[in-house]
This record gives sequence, C-alpha cells and structure tokens, in this order.
Amino acid sequence: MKSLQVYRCFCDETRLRILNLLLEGPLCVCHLTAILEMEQPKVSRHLKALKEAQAVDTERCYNWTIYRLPENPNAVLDANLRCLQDLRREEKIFARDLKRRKQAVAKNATIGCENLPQRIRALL
Amino acid sequence: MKSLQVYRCFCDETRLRILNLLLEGPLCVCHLTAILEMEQPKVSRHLKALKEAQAVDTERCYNWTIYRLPENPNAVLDANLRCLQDLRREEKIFARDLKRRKQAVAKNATIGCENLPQRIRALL
DNA sequence: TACATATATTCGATTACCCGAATATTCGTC
DNA sequence: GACGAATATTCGGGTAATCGAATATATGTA
Repeated sequence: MKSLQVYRCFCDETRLRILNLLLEGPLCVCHLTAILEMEQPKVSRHLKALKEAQAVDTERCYNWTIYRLPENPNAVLDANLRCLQDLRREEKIFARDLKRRKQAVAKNATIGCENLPQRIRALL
Repeated sequence: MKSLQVYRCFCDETRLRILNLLLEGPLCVCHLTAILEMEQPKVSRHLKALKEAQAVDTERCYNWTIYRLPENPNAVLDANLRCLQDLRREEKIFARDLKRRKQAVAKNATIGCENLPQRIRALL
C-alpha cells in the first residue's frame, strides 16, 4: 500500500524537520546539513527515503542537488504537511530550525552561491 | 516527539484497516478478528498500539472490550482519518473490510450479542 | 469449583530501520 | 589527469517492530 511509505516518512524526527524546512522553500543538501547540524551522509539517506516516498522532488544543479516539496503532493502528504505547520507551535525544534534556516539562507541569496563554479558565477 | 507515535500507528496496514473499520462505529475485538481474518492475539496487539498512541478509546463491557475512535481526536489523527476515507476508493482492501463489517454486524444488532451472558441478555 | 468465552500478554525468531564510519560518484577547476 | 567540493552509497552493528505460538487473565455459567 503506497500510503504506508508516506507515513513511514513521518515516523522519523529528522525527516519531519527536513519537511518543515522545505515548507519555506527549496534547499540543497549542504544547507540542510548545516541547519540540522548533522553529518551529511545521514541527511542524504533521509532525503533518499523522502524521495522514494515521493515526498520531495529533486533538481540537480551543477554540484548541488536541490530538494523541494512536490508541486502536487498527494492527499496524505498534503494533509500532513499542513499538520506540520501546526506542530511548529508545539515543538520548539521546528522553530529553531526555521530560525537557523533564515540565517543560513541570508548569507547567500542563491543557494550554495558562495561556492558556485567561477564559470557559473560569471553568468549571474 | 508525541506525533511520531501517531505516525507509527499509520505505518501498518493492519492498523489502517482497523481505523477504517472504526470510522463506521465501535467494534469489539472478536468482530475485528473475524472481519480482518487474523489471529486474535495479532489484532489485540495492534489495538494496544493504537490505544497507546491515543488513536482509539476502549470500554470494557462484560467480557468484551469495545474499541472506538476518540471523541476528540488530535489534529494529526483527525486529518489522517479524513485521508483514510478517501483512501477507501483507491485501496480495495478497505472496501472489502467495510463489506465484511456490514455482514458481521448484521448478524447481531448489538455487538457480541450472540454470546451475551444470560443474565445480561435478560435485560435487553 | 470446573469450565467456557473474550481478550491480553509473553516468548523467541525474523525482519526492518537507523546510525557512524568509510568510501564512491559527480561535476567543475587548474 | 589531479584535485576539491557536494552529494550518494555501502557496510556492520545496534535497536525496534512484527509475527506465530503458547499462555495468562477476566468474566460469567453450571
């Protein structure tokens, strides 16, 4: 049953935190790693689980992989993303993450911009 | 994080099927066992998990334990019970269970009534 | 008290999940 | 081709979830 996979995604605090962060917009792996203060392989593994459950979409952009919420989430995902927004008020960790997200993204308007390859940066 | 426990409840097909059945009204363990065509200890164990996550309420009634959805489900539970009603159209197993439920309950207007203690039956 | 029914719990084995550590891959620069 | 940065995967160990089988408990009857 397909919905079970979506529910399994929501069973892990790290994945809830990632989804909460993506509610504010796309992020690359390195930003997620920094915000969550976790090892990169761990973050990547959770992102893979989310991807397999179709809870996130990805876009490869040079060296970066941008993760975002799907444009047309299925009903179960959609309902629980809404719940997540309510949970922000109850669980401090979500608010903390959003605060750190703001700090991380403020440094660079474009994600990962600080390390963009020279050839690419010249185009901006 | 408390919501994780609720989500873990939804990660199991048997528990989803139980919740789907309870959307139509309370049931006792023996009816659930019959409808789901599973061993009773298995059903009881899943019911215990639902109870611990506060996804069901129980009421002891003579020899029977009646399980029902809580009157005031929390936000996550409520949202996903709604999703479950939509899932009925996508997953045949839910419709099948509802059909069997109707058959099981039709036999006895009162749940478990066929085996009610004589002293109790006299009161009806 | 002995017995029957409904339900709950325990036990042991299997499987699934999560993690840290190490390594692989991909893409761009020099 | 060598190197660096960003990301992905693999490996081994520990923990948690699930199951069937057996057993325990609770309630009522004779």
